[in-house]
Amino acid sequence: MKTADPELMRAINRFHVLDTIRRAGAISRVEIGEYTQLSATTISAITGALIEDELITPHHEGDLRSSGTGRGRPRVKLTLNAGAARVVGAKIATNGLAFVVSDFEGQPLAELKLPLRADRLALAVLADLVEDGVRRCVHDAGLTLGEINSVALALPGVIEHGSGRVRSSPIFRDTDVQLTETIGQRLGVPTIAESDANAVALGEHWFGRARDCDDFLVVAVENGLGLAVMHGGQLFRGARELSLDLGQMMLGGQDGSYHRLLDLAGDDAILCGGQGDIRLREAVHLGRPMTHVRRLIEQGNPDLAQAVHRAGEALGIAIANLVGLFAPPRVILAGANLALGPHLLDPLRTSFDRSVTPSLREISEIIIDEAGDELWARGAAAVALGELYGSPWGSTGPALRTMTGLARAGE
Amino acid sequence: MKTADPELMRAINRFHVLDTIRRAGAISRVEIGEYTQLSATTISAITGALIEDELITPHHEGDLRSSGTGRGRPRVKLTLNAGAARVVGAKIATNGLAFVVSDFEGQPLAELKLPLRADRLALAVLADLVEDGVRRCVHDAGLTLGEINSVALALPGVIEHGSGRVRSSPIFRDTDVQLTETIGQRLGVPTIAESDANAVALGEHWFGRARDCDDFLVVAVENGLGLAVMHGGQLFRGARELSLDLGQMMLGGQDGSYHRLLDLAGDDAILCGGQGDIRLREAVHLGRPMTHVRRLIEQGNPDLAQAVHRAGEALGIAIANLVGLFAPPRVILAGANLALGPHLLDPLRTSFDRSVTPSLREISEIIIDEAGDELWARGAAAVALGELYGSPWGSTGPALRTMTGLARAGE
DNA sequence: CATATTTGTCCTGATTGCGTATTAAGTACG
DNA sequence: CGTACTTAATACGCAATCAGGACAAATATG
Repeated sequence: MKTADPELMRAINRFHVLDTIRRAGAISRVEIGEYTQLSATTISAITGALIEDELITPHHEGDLRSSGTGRGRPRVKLTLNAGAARVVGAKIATNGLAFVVSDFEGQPLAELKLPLRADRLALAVLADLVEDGVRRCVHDAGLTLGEINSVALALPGVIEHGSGRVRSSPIFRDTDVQLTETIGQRLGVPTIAESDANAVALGEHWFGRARDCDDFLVVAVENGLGLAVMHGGQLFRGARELSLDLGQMMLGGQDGSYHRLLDLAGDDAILCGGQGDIRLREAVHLGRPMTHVRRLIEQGNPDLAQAVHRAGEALGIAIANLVGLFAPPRVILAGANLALGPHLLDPLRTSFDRSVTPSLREISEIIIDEAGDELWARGAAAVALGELYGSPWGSTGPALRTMTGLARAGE
Repeated sequence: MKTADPELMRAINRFHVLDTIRRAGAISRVEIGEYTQLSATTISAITGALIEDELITPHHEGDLRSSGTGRGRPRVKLTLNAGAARVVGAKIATNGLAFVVSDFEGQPLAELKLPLRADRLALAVLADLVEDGVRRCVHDAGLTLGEINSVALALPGVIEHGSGRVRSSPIFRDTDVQLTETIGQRLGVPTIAESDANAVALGEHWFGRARDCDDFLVVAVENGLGLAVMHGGQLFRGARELSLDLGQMMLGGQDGSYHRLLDLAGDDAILCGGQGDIRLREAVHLGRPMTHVRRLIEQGNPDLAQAVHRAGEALGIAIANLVGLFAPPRVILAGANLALGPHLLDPLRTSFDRSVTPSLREISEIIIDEAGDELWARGAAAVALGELYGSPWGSTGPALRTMTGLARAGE
């Protein structure tokens, strides 16, 4: 149980103010007050401290002469100081790695994609790859590792956010991998881990299709089936800070036939229908199997068509189940497997409509987001920034100290 | 977004202290400090205020001469002042109503059961029944309605806790029923609504099988299939303060056969196997159908046996799905349908074991709790008390004011 | 140029929490 | 039986928070 003290109170309000500025881009103190319901004097104190720490910057320039009403003292807009910190977000997937170096606002400074097959690796191998990618991407941004405040890794599977342990993941051959410790040591930069679904959820919330929405679900459909629950603007994490996993959901009827969702809608389930095709195996190796599957389907491959159809149906049911559980206003589908297009989505929608409780069908809108790996990596970067912002709920306590330390260093 | 001010801080700490005292029964200030990590002086201030408000009572009697070490000034135990408030908890189910009048500690002062068939009623009819039951139970406790601080109603279905609206429920013929408004008006007492699953979850947490556990799931198996998620000691409520519902979960395989869990494991699904039996219909009418179903099965009724077997299997899968999603350390099964005994539970366990992810099988323990309606009603009372305790997270803001008002009145 | 108007800051007051010193209330021992 | 010791609870001082009101700043308008 969390106990409240003045420090926590300040952390909460400071976070709210910072988050409001981030969302708005450029905003005056009074407007912050309108959003946060904090008193003008409190805003002034907090923004003063933030300016002092060089996390935000005032713009009293005559940028906006025509400030609407025009009467009175013009409002001084505040913006995040983009240079206050730099983080790296990395998306680790079986079909490749994606990196983003991003500034304090979350804007990308450099991006890097390494398409390669990262399947069931040993920890050391992946650590090498990730280390190399991070270093290269940081270099591309014209920075050095010493200027990076934090690194966040997003990968599929069951991730323990607090400790940085990877319980299980299609990425690793082993279970219970101490990921952040290993990579953090190599880089010499604080490193955190997060499930890819949670990362993309934060990405959608900061930059994507959920900027206006604090309650939504994200279903990540690619190597493994991830789930993220955003609830009141915060990621819902399981009992032990565990990320949620959808792949283990069982769909199966009375006749003794049970099937895990992963076995119906996972990559393997889809691909096994086209094992004979050599070029498909090539495409798998190149990390873009689903676009090729789509082509094969459109060329009339019945096995693949059926497998994808089944996958779509199963996903539709699973999503309907989630909607029945959480009644979220929005459900966002993301992931490489959306490249299957209508072959996956049409049966998905059909079975969703058939499965969902009628009263919830209108409440929850389903959004397909074919955003690429960049958004995921940016989401990972947002995870890192969120900790840096001093999120009072983020279980990792030291983040705040990290930031103040950072601010001190800036003085 | 919630903004932090000193008032909230105090509310949080006050709640923690109060809750710690409730859990411990009798506890000294230092021990409270050990549990809550609050400083001794803060504890003293808060307990001072609580004593002032007559919510707790110090016991400097020589009750415990033999206080172990014995050295030094003896600790003064603090206990809840049982008479500080009285609430009514009501469980509304299709097979009957159950009421509890409880004191500030949650101990029952009077109980009342009204076994009757409350199926698809009109609001006015149910309101009459509930009003009557509350009045009678309050009378049995030697109290008058004016001495009741709050009433909490627990019923199956999808309940909007904040507004007290019942979105849908097997109790009501209509949807979107304004329950608390109606009953609150009749009684002239603040009234809140909660899903039965949430109520029994709180009951388990306060009095039952989860007193030592802040993260667990409750699956309520009786008229409708309810779900409660306790997370970090708080009930997880859906996007719009909606309660979770399990009955809509779809289980269905590839062959185009889809079945809602409710259609496999709900009351109707089980009972339709024995429609021919007159005495069963009688038992249904009497509100105890499942004990009779069990008897019929043990007398060799194959239809019912198969229906119950199917229900158990389906529930096992559903619970495995939940475990896969939330990875809770504990899952508690509760509800009248547990009276089916091994006929339901054996297939349930079998299919759970088969369906759950192997790595989670040892992490989550499943507990069968055959506690009766009393626990549910007491859980509802606990819901009311929780609001009265000034739960800072309880979305219903006025509760705290209610309590201070109450305390003032006591002066 | 003076006035009106709005913004942002400074000052005071109330409340909170924590840390240290002090009082209170017992036991242990000579 | 009285003194020393030990622990519990409280009183006081300090720092930090937020809220409300007065005041300074900066611009538009007459």
